[in-house]
Amino acid sequence: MDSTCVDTSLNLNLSPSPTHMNPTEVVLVEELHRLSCENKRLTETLTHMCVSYEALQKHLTKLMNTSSDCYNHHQSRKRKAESYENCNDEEESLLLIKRPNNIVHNNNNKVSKVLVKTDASDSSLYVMDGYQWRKYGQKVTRDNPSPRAYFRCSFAPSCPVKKKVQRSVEDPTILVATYEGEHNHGRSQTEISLVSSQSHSSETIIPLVSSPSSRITSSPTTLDLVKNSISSVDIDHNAQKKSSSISSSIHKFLVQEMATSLTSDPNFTAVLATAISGKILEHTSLEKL
DNA sequence: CGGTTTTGACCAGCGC
DNA sequence: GCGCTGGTCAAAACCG
Repeated sequence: MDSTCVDTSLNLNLSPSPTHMNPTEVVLVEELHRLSCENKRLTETLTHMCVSYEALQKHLTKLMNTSSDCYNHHQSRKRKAESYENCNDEEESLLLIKRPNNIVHNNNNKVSKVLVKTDASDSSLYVMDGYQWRKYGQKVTRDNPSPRAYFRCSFAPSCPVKKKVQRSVEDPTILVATYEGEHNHGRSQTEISLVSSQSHSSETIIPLVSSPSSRITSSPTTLDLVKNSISSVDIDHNAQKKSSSISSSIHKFLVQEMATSLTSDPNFTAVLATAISGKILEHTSLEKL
């Protein structure tokens, strides 16, 4: 969002001629002045929110750069990468607080991690992230009693993206999903519509949700339903895409928040109604001429 | 019947 | 070289 992109001016064309006004018109003009001032105040508030948004965006970019540097340091060899996954839960916990959506990216190797809060009774290893996945293996690893599931993206046969899902050692209700590679396709229309139609989740720690415990088979297989609009970011894209995708989602979120706060304001609603009715009356009178 | 899941077997990397 | 481990394969089972 450009900080100056929203023009909230209602352009009420306040040009009364005071000498020819009756008391009713005077009241209306005063009301218009009041609404105009209100409009100005709202514009300033919006500008302030845009500035705050940009500051937050810069802070986010800075944090992402710091974390990716740290991760790259551990990626020299395959096994070492694996040991990093399993031995840095403390660091993961920190990232869980620091990063939006608990997504941990390795920009160079296109590896990202997502932590998903599940119900204690839910023993499935399915993570809903907006893509279709086909499970191709499951293993019990040495340092974690819960099995690790291996998935491939099944939306496109040529898609190289893989996903590993395993429960956290410390908190079995948390699923750790590790994504490798980059999708060479978009989401299906169904998925897009599902994702975009979801409302904000009340989940405070983990924004994503796991699938129901019951097995999900047949087409669409694990059709993933993302519950949180911020979580609809494409977690498997490269650094630039990730950054812009997250920014885009935050953008949408902020716009939605602004819209909500503005429309919930009775004054704003009154201003809007007045402006619209004024325009309609103006249009009607022009048609009569 | 087509697609997915399950699961044991196999392969390759790594440390000793 | 050998054993351990994680990752992948593939046949059978399962499901709508």
